[in-house]
Amino acid sequence: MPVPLYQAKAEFFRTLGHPVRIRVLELLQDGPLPVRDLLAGIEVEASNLSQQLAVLRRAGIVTSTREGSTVVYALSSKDVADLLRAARRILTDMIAGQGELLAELREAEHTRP
Amino acid sequence: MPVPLYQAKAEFFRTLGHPVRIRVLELLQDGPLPVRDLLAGIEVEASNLSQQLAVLRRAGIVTSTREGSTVVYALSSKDVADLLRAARRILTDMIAGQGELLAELREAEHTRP
DNA sequence: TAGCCAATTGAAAACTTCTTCAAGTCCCAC
DNA sequence: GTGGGACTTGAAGAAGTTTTCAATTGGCTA
Repeated sequence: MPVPLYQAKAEFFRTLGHPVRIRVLELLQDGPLPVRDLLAGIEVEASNLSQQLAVLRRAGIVTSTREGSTVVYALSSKDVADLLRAARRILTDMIAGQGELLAELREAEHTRP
Repeated sequence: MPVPLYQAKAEFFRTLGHPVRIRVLELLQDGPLPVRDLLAGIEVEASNLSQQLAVLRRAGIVTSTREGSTVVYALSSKDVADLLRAARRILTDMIAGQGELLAELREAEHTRP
C-alpha cells in the first residue's frame, strides 16, 4: 500500500498546524503577495518565514514565482480559502460552546505575571 | 492580546494532523462508537489509541461517555464532518493536479494483493 | 470480594519539528 | 564586475510529539 489517504490527510493538516503558516495562508486569501508584504504582516524573521514558506511549497499548498528581484506567493487552489473558512466556523462554535474554556482564557489574560 | 485566533487555528489543525486521529474522526462521522469498535477499525495498540483519543478530547473535538463497562466516543460537533469533507476535496484536487502522485495511487489499487 | 475485561494514565525513550544563525543565490544598479 | 537588497538554504541545538510499557481505574460477574 502506498501513502494511504488518511495519512495524506494527516500530513496535510499537520502542514497547516503552525501559526506562521496559518497567517501566510490568511494573508494570501485575498490574492498573491510578495514575500516583503508577508514579512510586513507577520512578526517573524525573514529566514524563519522562508522556512515556513518552504514547508507550504513542498506540500503544494502555495506556489512561488519570481518577479524581478522579489518573489510572489499565491495559494495554489481556492479551496484552501474554503477550508480556512470552515475551520474558523468550527473554532468559533467550539469556543462559544465551551464557556469554561473561554473563561479560562480570559482568566489567563488577567493573571499574567 | 489573548491566545490569538490564528494560533488557536494552528493548534486545531495540529490536533487533526495524525493518522490515527484522522481515522478516529472518520469512523465517528457516521455516529458514536465504543472504543472497542474504534480499536477494531484502526491498526494500533489500545494504549496508543487511548493517548490519541485523549488528544482529541483535550481539544474538545470529541466527547466520551461511559456506558457500563465500555466508553463511547462521538464527534462534539457535526461541523467536524464538514471540515473533513472539505479536506478530502482539496486533497483529491491537489492529487489530481499532481499527475505523478495520482498514477502512484492508481497503480496501488490495481496491484492490491 | 476476587478476578477479569475495558479503557486510561504516567513516564521514559525515540523521533520530528522549530528556531536560529551563518552562508549562499539571484537580480538589479552602479 | 562590485555592492546591495531580497530571499533561500543548511545545519545544529532546543522544543515538542509519538510510541511504548508497566501500572492503574472502573465496572461486572462469579
